[in-house]
Amino acid sequence: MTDDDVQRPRGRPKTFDRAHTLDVATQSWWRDGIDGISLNEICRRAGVSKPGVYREFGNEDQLMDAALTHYVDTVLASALASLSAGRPFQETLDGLVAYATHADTPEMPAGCLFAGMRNQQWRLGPVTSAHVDRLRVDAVAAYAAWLQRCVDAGEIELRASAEVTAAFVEAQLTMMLTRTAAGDDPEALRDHARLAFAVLTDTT
Amino acid sequence: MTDDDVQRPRGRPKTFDRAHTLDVATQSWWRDGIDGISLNEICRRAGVSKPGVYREFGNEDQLMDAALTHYVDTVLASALASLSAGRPFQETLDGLVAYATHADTPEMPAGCLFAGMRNQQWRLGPVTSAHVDRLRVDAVAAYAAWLQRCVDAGEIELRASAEVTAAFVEAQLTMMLTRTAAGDDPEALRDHARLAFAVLTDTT
DNA sequence: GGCTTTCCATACCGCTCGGTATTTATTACA
DNA sequence: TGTAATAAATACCGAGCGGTATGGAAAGCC
Repeated sequence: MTDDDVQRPRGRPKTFDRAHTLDVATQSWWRDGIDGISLNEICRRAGVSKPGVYREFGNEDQLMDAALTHYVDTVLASALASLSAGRPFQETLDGLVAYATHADTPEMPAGCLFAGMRNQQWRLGPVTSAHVDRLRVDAVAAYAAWLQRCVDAGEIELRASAEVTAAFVEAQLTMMLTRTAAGDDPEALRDHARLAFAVLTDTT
Repeated sequence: MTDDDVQRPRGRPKTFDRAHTLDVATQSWWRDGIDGISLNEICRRAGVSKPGVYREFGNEDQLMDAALTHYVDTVLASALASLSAGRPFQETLDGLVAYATHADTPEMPAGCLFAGMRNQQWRLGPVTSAHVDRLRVDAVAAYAAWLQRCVDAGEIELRASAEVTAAFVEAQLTMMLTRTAAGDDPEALRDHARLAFAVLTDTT
């Protein structure tokens, strides 16, 4: 039973490469920033026509939302999954810092698409903006749960509530991602991380 | 001896209000962000014609540079001057945090024009971009000198060099200014500041 | 071969952008 | 009363934007 057995729909078969277009959009917005790449430029890079994109995704807002979903599925989810892997606190934290300061490579741009959207949220359409809000809430909740688990395990002590500390961690990591994307020296940013997170690792 | 005594130049007397235009430009870019306000919109708000602005300032880059200079003269210089006022460390730090989290008022927008330019430096023209570079170097040097004076006075201990710590302080304050401008809760940001700067105030 | 259905891309829409050519208004000087 | 000089605003330029109207291409069905 091959694909040829399925009954083909009535009209002209579609040739639009949705996956490739989504990949180009995600990479472009990730690497060059939300405000650095127009929809026209994405069409040019993906080698597709603009009406094709509108037929497939609806409008720019919905394409951006789809790109964010794609980014979460392929990149962010695994980074956040490390929070519930149950590894030692310092090891998990080091992993987060390493991710937040990773250098630019052809396959993996520096920075983070989600952080970039968060920094320019007022530019986003309503669909993507709501998506970003949801993701941020989820991320902070995941940080808070992780911190609380480490407290319960006696690994760390907190000087503020888990919620406030989680928001602090999120702010620090977002800042590092933003600066990494802007071209700052990753090693210097790791120095900053050491200072910022000393408040978590140093017991009084 | 009044102004009427000075010999007037040959042609039509100028009526362009440079000070007012500069003020409108500074406030607009400060409040609405570098990428939120076009030169066209500034002309509209200031009630001046576009060729008038070009005659007076040259181009958008030079107008932005003039606006940054205006901002430094009227706002930033006094904030940085507190670093060399010789007051107690904690008092000076609290002042910096208070400035970095000040609420939005009609006279004083939240955030900081300089921080906004720093976050979008790739959008700036060459003149303004170079200006931003100079200001950042100066600011970090001022922070480093302040920290070193406090170390010498026995007020604080550092876990990294004065230069690294100064860059860390600058990064934290810039992040707070950015978030304040984005509408984050100032009280929550002050909580973050307490955590971030604990590394300075808590002796081991 | 028509006919419908679906997808395709070219070419266009109205708008805003940074920047400027052009014409008119206002002055000093001869 | 010209004439040169300076500054004013209107109206325009080319380019890029997000978004779409339109007509043709490729399929199944009769």
